[in-house]
Amino acid sequence: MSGRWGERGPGKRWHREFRGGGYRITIPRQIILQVLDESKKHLSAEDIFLKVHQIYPTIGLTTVYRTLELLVGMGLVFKFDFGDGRARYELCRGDDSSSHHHHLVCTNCGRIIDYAEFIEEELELINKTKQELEKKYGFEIRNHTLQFYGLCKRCKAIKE
Amino acid sequence: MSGRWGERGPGKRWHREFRGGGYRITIPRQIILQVLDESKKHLSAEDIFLKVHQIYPTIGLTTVYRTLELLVGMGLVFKFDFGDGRARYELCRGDDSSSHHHHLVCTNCGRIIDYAEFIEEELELINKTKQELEKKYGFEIRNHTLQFYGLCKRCKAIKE
DNA sequence: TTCCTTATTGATAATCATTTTCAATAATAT
DNA sequence: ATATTATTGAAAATGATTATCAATAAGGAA
Ligand SMILES: [Mn+2]
Ligand SMILES: [Mn+2]
Ligand SMILES: [Zn+2]
Ligand SMILES: [Zn+2]
Repeated sequence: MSGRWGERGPGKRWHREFRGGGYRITIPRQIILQVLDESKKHLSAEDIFLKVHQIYPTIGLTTVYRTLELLVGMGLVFKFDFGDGRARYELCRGDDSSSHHHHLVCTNCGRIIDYAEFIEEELELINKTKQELEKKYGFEIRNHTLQFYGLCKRCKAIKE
Repeated sequence: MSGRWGERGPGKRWHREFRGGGYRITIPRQIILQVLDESKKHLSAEDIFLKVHQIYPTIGLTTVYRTLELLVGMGLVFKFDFGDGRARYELCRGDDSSSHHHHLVCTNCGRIIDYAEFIEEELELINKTKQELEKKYGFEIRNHTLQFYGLCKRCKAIKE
């Protein structure tokens, strides 16, 4: 094991991206990526800061925000808004449909469920739509979000 | 014409909803709905406040926020986040597919384009997904958002 | 209408996630 | 090792949204 993630893993991928973009590979950036990689949840900047802080206490919250913005800009991290006033971040794990998923958001308690039902069909439609929109509006589409809002099982039960 | 919107129009619909929910029909609420109805854009709370202010200058920004929250909760208004740090609001114009649309967001300049390509097919897929998710997770789904992010024609050109 | 109850309002202050500033530090090329 | 400059972290600033609370007005009853 040479890097923080071993020979394979997410390391290699972004390593090149950083170098190509003229960005330096720093300890804060490595640790933030590590934390994102080890977590499957949808972390807020502060969630990430707290985990990062346990590994390397001198890293500041500002750096977490800056790094996340950088990673989002590079397309390595997704940024979501689930309506609770803080952004959520999730490592982008490649373009394979195995990691592609969307979200179900409970507007009452904030619970988030990842789902991947009908993803194949969805990707088909998304791609068709994407091509049409790129042709029609000259837009260069980079990514998309699809979210369902409603009441989770528990909250639905509470309200009868 | 008896009401602010005539006999038909959006008036009737929410009028019942308000009464049913025990909410009072006040001048600020009427004017905020009027402004939303007259605008086709995606207005921020402050945009709405400024328009409301021209019609009835004593209405405060706080009331605009509160009313919007109420309308969103009632399902009469959609609330969006396009990533520029402020929420955007749009009047919900019925369930007919003629008004159903989604958004293309330029991550560089913030331009928003409404689109409705392949909406029929999308609704089919959405409904199928919705049913499956409701069955599988016990979620009661109320609505959904689908957004594409990328570079608009102009921004793409600027970056060669 | 007039009176009562209480939902609603608006000015103000408070909150709090995210940005900005800027001097100190550390990553890379030579 | 040295020079260059991207990056960092502490602190202060920003800015959208929310909480407070006394004053007001909508809707029902009389
Ligand atoms: Mn997820
Ligand atoms: Mn729209
Ligand atoms: Zn819930
Ligand atoms: Zn643009």
